[in-house]
Amino acid sequence: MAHDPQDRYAPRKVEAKWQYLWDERGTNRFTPEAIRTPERPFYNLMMFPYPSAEGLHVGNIYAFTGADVHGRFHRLQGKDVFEPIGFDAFGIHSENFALKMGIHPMDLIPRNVANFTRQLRRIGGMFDWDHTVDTTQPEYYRWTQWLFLQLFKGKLAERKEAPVNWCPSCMTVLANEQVVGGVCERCETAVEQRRIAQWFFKISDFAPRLLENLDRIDWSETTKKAQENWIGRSDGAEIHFAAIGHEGTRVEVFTTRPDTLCGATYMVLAPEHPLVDRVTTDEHRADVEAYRARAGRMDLVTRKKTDKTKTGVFTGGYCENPGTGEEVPIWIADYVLMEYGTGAIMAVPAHDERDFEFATAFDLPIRRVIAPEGVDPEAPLDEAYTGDGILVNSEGFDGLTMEEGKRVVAGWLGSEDLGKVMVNYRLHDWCISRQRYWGPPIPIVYCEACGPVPVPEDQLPVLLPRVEDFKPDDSGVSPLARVESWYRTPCPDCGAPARRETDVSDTFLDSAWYFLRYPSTDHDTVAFDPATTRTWLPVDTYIGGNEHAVLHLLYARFITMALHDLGHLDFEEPFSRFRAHGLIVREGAKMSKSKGNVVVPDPIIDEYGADTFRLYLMFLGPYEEGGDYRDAGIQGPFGFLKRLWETIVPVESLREGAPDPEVERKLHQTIEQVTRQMPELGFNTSIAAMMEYLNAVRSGGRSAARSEVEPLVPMIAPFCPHIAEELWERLGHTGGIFEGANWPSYDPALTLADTVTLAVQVNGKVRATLELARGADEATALDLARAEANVARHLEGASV
RNA sequence: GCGAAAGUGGCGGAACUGGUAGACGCGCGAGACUUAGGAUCUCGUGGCCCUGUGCCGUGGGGGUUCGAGUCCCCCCUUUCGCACCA
Repeated sequence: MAHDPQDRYAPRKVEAKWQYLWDERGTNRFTPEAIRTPERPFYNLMMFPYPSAEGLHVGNIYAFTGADVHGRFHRLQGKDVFEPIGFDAFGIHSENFALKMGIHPMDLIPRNVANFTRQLRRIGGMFDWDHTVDTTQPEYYRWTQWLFLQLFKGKLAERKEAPVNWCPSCMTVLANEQVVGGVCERCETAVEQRRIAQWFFKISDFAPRLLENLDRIDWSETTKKAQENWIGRSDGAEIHFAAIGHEGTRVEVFTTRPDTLCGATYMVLAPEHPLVDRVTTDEHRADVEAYRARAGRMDLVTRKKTDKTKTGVFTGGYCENPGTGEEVPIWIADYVLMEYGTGAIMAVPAHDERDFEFATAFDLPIRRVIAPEGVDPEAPLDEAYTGDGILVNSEGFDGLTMEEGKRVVAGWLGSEDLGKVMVNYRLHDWCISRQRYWGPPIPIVYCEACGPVPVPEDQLPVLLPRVEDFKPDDSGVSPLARVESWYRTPCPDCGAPARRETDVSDTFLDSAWYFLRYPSTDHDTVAFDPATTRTWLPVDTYIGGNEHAVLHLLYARFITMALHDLGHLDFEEPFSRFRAHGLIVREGAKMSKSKGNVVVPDPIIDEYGADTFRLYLMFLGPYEEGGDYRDAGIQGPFGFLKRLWETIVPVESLREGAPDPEVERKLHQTIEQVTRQMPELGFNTSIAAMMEYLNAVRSGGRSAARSEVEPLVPMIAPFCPHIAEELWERLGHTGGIFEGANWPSYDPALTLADTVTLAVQVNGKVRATLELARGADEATALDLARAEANVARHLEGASV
């Protein structure tokens, strides 16, 4: 192919040119007018990054590129795609790094943000830089504080003292979600138990709706399952056990197995249970106090170790089992947790492994009440029987099946006012207090006379002061508590001297509402403008990592639901569609700094260009499953773009006129396949189809027709926007490929082959193939097949 | 323990409702063009006896079917969530 050798594919040149032009033309930005009046709004959201000092890593780029490809595809189909990006820059991550480097976060974060911005522009994302957020800016966290006040007013925020996870290294309280396998999620230090007064959001009130709504949203199944698990619904009953010798005192237990009521041979209270004092007899008080003290010191983690042998002490007290009328002893043990159910259980050692273990250790009676057909109910058990069976030794309930038993016993308890059907959730309230510096101050003032008083909304933001000594200490309070000039303030209600809340809020609160802010960043008098919000939300597609399946995503749903109930939003689910992308590994191994095997993006973009890098990342494997990054692999996509360029670029040498019929069919098949797969994020297979098509166009060294290659350009554009713009322009189009609906269409009739190939099989083996003209009827086909089969002299089982 | 996903060439991965397994790409082999090339192009590339109209091949074992990577049953392995949650 003769063409100017100077006019080779030069990614750096092409990319610099188009990034400049997009910026110049405002291609990706919505003006304040435009964002009010989109014709076909499409809100394309991706999880905003934490701007680390290291800069963007491949994981970020993979996530953003996939989301960007999705957004650009919809844009080429004529949608008004809003694709914002921002920075989640508050929090322990940033603060710890600032401490390590000895740089104040107020100086460090802007630097990181600038570096991230540069890198994000470089990868060619369709970001609207006029609608960006930085959670550490007062104009953003002002509204985070406003959000707290709305929940406070709605009685969804409360202050209470609670045992919390305390990380002795980060010197702060952690949410349950941030404790992974007993250690701090961030620094992997073992977590301890402490009691501190803190602010909680009542997310557990929303557990039923958070669970039920999952059926109505289009999310990755894995993510929904993770949330379902986390919310943890259990169906059962609450049962009242009257305490012997304490008239009117009853112990309430939650159980999922009311059918085993008559097998409850003892009870166990959590050591912190409020009734422990009352039921404990003088004789046992010393033992009980000693045990409680020990359990109170132990961190929440060790306490939950499954493999730990059971410990506990007898209180001396007894309860009446309402099923049998028998007196059963009350014990305390740390295997019963105060924060789940009622903090008390009826122990059924015959049918619960933990109770069996405890009963065996302390020589408590074990009574079988469920037995499979044909098994002697009195035969001794050597382990808990948790299988199905018939009720036995259960007074009037004998003979019922397990399932009937659950219903009947619960119903009977209800009618006798001894209990009720109950649903329990594992989900705990969300502790949002952090005894740290780098976050939005919680907008509350404590007044001796008025109690906790919310900061009036017109006094927001409560600015985070610049404090040079922002190091956390072991005092259990925030570094802000050392800044008297800041925390001393008059009470907003009575004017008396008062004191600000010195804790800041959890970073997850910042990210629980940022998607509401993006479209409204032009508005500085409201958190989110009602009309704009109605236009753009809920988010059409949200793409992000599954590591946030139960943290961020659940909080964002909760905040949206709460704002809906408080009258601020007219929808209760923020993300109509969520897709989790997969993870990128390198040469089969996880990437980590310590292994020194991280992919550094900048040099790769220098050498091959952002288009090739994007294309390669999307080609690695199914987007929702991730892929294995192999350094040599980038040659494939790079070669493809070079060939694409060389096929098109001397535009004058392209043939005019209709495509070759063979190529035309392949073209329409390719358009069909790619158009079908793109909305489902089938990026790797779409790219493969386009490569296959280009191979067909170039096969035998033939020169391409314009009509053969031109539709390929918009199809490649979501992946490789720069080269696509350049080729589109060279093909004579003005105004940019992303302006207008330039996605190609296909003719289904043209995707079909003229002949159909039939395989003739005899006894499961292919004996012949024959070509049939399209439209030939089945009878003809069968006749032909049988004839072929006969020729092959196999007479049995011939079929098509 | 509970829940979920996945096992296909040397590697990443294709295969829509059951219909010629291995698309696309990497790697590898041969050749061409070159002073040279880790550039470019062409051809080949699951295994086996390499004789064929040949045999075996999608973690293992059964089954349904004219036909199974795909559907059913049992087992094995890996990865990821949750986990003393009553």
